[in-house]
Amino acid sequence: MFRGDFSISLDAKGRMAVPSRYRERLAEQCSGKLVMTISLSERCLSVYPLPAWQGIEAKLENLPAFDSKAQAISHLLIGHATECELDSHGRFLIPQSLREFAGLEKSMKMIGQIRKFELWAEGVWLARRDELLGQVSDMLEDPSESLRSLVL
Amino acid sequence: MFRGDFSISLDAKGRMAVPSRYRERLAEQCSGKLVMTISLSERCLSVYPLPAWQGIEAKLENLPAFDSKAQAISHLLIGHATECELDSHGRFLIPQSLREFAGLEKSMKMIGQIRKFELWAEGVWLARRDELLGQVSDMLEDPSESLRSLVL
DNA sequence: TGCAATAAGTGGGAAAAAGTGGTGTTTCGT
DNA sequence: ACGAAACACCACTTTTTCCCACTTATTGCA
Repeated sequence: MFRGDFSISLDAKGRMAVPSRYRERLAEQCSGKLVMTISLSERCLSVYPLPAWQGIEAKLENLPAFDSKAQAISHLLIGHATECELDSHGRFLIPQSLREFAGLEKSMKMIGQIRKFELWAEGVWLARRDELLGQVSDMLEDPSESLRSLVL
Repeated sequence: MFRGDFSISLDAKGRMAVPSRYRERLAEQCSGKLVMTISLSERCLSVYPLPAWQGIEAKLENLPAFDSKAQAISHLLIGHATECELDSHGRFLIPQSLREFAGLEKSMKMIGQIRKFELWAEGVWLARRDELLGQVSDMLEDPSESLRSLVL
């Protein structure tokens, strides 16, 4: 569903425009309703079409109640999940608290990840990408079992 | 039902306004009647729509009478449970003793947790959130059984 | 290759809604 | 009977939302 990276800008009111290639699909799939929450491992936001999010939420609710780590995950994800709707120009508003969490300013990156997409402050993304590239080149020297089957 | 985080302010009289997106739903679901009590694991308050709370109360009453730990939980929850009602502007009053318990001052956070929402002093929440994020990122390296099924 | 037409993206203003604060009255407990 | 807290009401301020207009980018065609 979502692929690739896009340079997106945030306007003074905290709105961003979804790239036009996704608008039609989002309209069909979820009437333009999205859910945005924090990422647990990175300083970025994850955005899901509403139905996809509902699936995740259902799983989170069924995590064992006495597994405190599982509960921490559920608490953080649900506690930051905000529903947003595209406006008539295909834009939506990113709530202030989430903007602050990810350090979002005018120039951002949208990174497609199939079921969801991520929103990063541009500088944060570029730095993180270089870090990942570094890790990966080490790893290719000595690939794990599951990687050996990967033909690129 | 409840999701996401909201910055809420407490006025001089200890009142807070429920975010407008929840007002209509609360009016239908419980005629604006809520029950607020302490959280057992955190320094925050838990707020339930009245019918949801009644379900919990029923379960608490059926806990075995000679299980002293179960009785302690029931004693604490029921002993702090306070019914409140939204006023004409969608606000309600947080009783002083509960405000003190959670250390609530002017700036607070409301954190949605599906069936209930939580009220935190803003600083307490931000600190706690960072703590949880730290715990979680360690855990993602080596996920427990129940977490493996979770694809985010 | 350049021009025109259309679509996408951006910014801003005004109306409406939400949020905040205060005053005076009532209720409750002591 | 008194004081403190709670409640209902009213008025003002801020924020949000909706809509319009302009600029920039893309596409199609000559």
